[in-house]
Amino acid sequence: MAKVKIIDVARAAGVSLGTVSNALNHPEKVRPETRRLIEETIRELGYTPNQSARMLAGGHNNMIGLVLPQLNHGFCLQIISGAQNEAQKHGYSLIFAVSGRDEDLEEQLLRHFMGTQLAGMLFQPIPRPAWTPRPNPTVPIVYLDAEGPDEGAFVTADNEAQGRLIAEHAASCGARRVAVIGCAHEGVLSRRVTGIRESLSTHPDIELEVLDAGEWDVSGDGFGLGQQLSRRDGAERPDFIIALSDVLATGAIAGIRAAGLSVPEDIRVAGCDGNPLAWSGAVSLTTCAPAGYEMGRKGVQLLVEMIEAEQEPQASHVRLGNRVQSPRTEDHPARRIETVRPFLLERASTRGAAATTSSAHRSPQVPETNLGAYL
Amino acid sequence: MAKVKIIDVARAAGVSLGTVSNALNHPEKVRPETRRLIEETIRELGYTPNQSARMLAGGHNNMIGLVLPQLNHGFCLQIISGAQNEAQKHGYSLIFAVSGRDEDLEEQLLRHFMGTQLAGMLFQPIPRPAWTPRPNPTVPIVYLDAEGPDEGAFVTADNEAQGRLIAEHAASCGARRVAVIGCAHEGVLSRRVTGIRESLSTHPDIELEVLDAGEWDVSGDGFGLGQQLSRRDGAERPDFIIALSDVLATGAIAGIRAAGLSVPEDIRVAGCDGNPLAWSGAVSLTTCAPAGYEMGRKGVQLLVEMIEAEQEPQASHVRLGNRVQSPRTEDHPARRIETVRPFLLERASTRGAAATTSSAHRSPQVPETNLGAYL
DNA sequence: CTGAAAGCGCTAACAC
DNA sequence: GTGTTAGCGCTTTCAG
Repeated sequence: MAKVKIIDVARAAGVSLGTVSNALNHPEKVRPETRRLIEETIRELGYTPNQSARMLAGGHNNMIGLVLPQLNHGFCLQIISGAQNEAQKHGYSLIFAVSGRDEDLEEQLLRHFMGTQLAGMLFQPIPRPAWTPRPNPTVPIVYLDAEGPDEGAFVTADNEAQGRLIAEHAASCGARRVAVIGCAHEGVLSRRVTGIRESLSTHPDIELEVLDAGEWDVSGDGFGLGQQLSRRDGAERPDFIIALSDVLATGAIAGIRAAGLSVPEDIRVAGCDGNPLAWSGAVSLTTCAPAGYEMGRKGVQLLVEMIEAEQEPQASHVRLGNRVQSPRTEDHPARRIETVRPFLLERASTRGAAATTSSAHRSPQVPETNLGAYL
Repeated sequence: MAKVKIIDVARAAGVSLGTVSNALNHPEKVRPETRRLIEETIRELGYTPNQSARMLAGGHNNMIGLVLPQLNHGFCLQIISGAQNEAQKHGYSLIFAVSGRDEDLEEQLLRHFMGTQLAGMLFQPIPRPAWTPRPNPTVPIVYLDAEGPDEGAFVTADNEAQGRLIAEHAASCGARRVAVIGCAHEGVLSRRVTGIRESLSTHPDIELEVLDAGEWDVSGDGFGLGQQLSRRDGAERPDFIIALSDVLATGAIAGIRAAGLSVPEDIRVAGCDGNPLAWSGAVSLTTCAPAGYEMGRKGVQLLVEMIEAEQEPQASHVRLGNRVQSPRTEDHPARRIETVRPFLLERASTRGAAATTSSAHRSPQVPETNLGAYL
């Protein structure tokens, strides 16, 4: 019951406290024989080092913390898996927490992780209008799927590329009139629109119409817009709808069907953000997913760089004695951004005779039949 | 850059260190006015309490740790969500880690969590032949989906009930020849088989055949078995396949279709473990989910009881002075087990004319069209 | 209510 | 190589 501590191990093994500590943290400094004895004793006594004390005393830690807004949305699971694998490759382990879109919880988790002195943190903030990175992090932080004006390290989805990819898919499906629905003026979404415009500008034969309406997370808005577009006269009616979010797309499909048309026969529909939770509609949805796995992976890479950059200068402080100078400004560029490229998930909502030509676009490593394989 | 600590806050606010500490941990002991001043100062300075120091000094912690073997399988996600919600209800937050079926990592994570002094832990061990709970945990632990002979607290799935439920469903679908695929001799899976046998023994008119083959997590194995069974002669061919895992079931469906038969028309197929990640196949899968959500929820309930039981006696030690006695043996029954009942998810892979009668079995709280709702 | 002082268990110097 | 010692930042006594 009484917790066994390092001194107990030392006494039981007949060595001194410092030796046990060394055996744990600098095994090379201890005679193999002694080390084995100590290890044996540790096992017998069931000793578990107190991490708090360890960190407090200046020890190091191979833990990377990851805070996500949710687990059941977007590419969270892929992020985790990418981060986990990359972390392991560098000798770190991952622990994580979900803020559940609760800003207080998010704050609390962040403070806990930072206070708990892990090596670094990956943090995907809850989407909010005016988000900014933390001013003075006590550990290196990499922000995922977010972007700040100030200094910091960010890994973001390439939203323009998402738009381009979907637009090109529309073109290759033989679309003549493309309608874009969703708040086209809003931050991230507007980049998707830019990508769409850019891509379709090389197809002068395709008419593009941008309806700047519909909240990205309200499928009812998509329903209304889908219905509305379906009721237009033949020549005015789009044959391809790009929704700026998958939720909107799912709504639009329902709206089109409610109006008596069918998808993809009358109108093709595509989403734009690879949100698995919007995929359960009647028609499986073509969309364009940011590579969550890549995001996690790159996040950890960035983070590890930062962690190691932070350790270097400290070491030199000690060694150089009084000739201390801080090269921090060079190690720590004010702002680092990594972009992650998306890939196309072609499914029934845009499939048709004309679509077969584009099947080469489909990403081979993402079998649509098994979401599990791509987590 | 230099980390701001409690003494900095105290000086900036013009109070003493102890007062800041009190404002943080026992707000009621500090004059509201002073408290506000301190809070303000904390915000300005961006002070983050050092959790390590805090814990070391005997502080408490509202964190519950959860270690899972994987994230992309079984009911992990539901466990998390159940645990998260229940934890929040009791004022705890959840942090978790995935061992990735790597026993060393699992051990490391456990040690970290225990060493980090969180309030308690939920732990779903990597399935292994002869698993036993940790001998001397330094924090309360509840084991999930595992069971030990010795003392400890466990929440387990009722695997026999899962088997029974699926078998009964098969019977109510009018099955005549039922084939079971999967490693029927393996631990947990064998219980499912027991349940199936038990249930079908009351239906002497139904033939049961158990093919003890196919890894539970290899959909290719299911494919092969599905194909193989499809090629049998009419009388030998089963009309209902129960796969001991959903992944296997999904593979089997693909195999059956590859062999030119259709599901559910020619052969009905059901899974057995409610694995959402196996549900994206061409035909939606009937399965029997252990209530992962319940498991997470009950786990946290148990854990919270244990945490609080552990705090009580300590408090009385202090108050009773020398009349110390340890009622631990009564608070801490050697072994506690909670069982979680499964429910049937009836979907297209077993649906047919005859199946409508059983639709009452379908769990109303789990809409099949929106996986998100039940994560 | 406030301030001073005693550790919590450990690591990383430092002498031996 | 080994043993000794000074804190790490905080909470919690205990006197004012």
